[in-house]
Amino acid sequence: MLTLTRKTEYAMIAVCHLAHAGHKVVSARDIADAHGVPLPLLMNVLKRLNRTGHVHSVRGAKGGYVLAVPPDQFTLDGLIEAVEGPVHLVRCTNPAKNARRCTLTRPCPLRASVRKVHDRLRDFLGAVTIADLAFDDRPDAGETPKVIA
Amino acid sequence: MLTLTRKTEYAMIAVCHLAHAGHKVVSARDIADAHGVPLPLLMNVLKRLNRTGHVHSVRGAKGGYVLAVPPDQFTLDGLIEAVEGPVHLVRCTNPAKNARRCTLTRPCPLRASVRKVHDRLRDFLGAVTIADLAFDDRPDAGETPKVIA
DNA sequence: TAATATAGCATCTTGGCAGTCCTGTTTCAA
DNA sequence: TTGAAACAGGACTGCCAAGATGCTATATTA
Repeated sequence: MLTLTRKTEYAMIAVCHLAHAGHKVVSARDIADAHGVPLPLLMNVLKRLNRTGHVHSVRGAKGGYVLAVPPDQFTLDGLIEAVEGPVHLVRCTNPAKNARRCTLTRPCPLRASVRKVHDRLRDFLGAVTIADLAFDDRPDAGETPKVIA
Repeated sequence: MLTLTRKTEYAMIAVCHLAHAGHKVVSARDIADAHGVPLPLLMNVLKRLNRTGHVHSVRGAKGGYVLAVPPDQFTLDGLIEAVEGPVHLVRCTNPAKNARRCTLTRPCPLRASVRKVHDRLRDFLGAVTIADLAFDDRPDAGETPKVIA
């Protein structure tokens, strides 16, 4: 548990594929074929990423997608937020009005410390970039994201 | 959405309560009353934590629970694993036989780098202890867990 | 104009979380 | 000895979000 959804998995694959493609337009079908991802689901994800401005879309025949954000400025946190919505370690860090307010003890003895853990988690996810994921063969890629208190 | 389940929330509350209680036996009802947590759910969680050896149970009237692991050696990762099962950022890090094997590209271009992120996440969760959560008023509590590449 | 490819919904299914309940066992205290 | 308190270990159900599919519209190319 504490697992990313499949949509995010598909998004990671797609975005990394686009990162490798550079400025070339790549269709959803090409990405799906290249990685064995179900095309309709991949398209759902790419449509979302287009709406959030993380990729540009080119419609029509010979159309497809291009990364709209440089891979080294495209964070994992941003990707998750685009596809799943904002990360919230626990409900009480979610300010959305539909999120049931924490009815537990007031003042909640955990609130402050959990909040810190939550912030640290987001810092962590914000330090991981698509470039880290896509170009793992770089010297020490994946070792770069540091989270220091 | 990369969110802890309520069971884990309840477990955090219970375990922190027990941490404050020291070696005193505290009943599930007392904890539930103290924090407004639904008793049956809290009991489910405590039963689990007892089976995993994180708390000791005392049966019978005047019975209850005592922390079985020192708070500063009781990690958030351990708590989550006890209540929800092991943390797996993506499915392909889950070796369980019932976990569908990743049928995506072989060799998966993301596997290595995602694995690193996953390991880093677990290191992070393993560095947060119940003591950090329960005794937030300690000097710089919550600031302690450092995750450095 | 036909084929290709994205846009935007709408819909359906399913698995797991959340919650409830029941029965049994242990211990204390009257 | 008996009743109450409290934990043990399940089974069971409802519900919601994730997961997946489908349809129609629009844009572009050849």
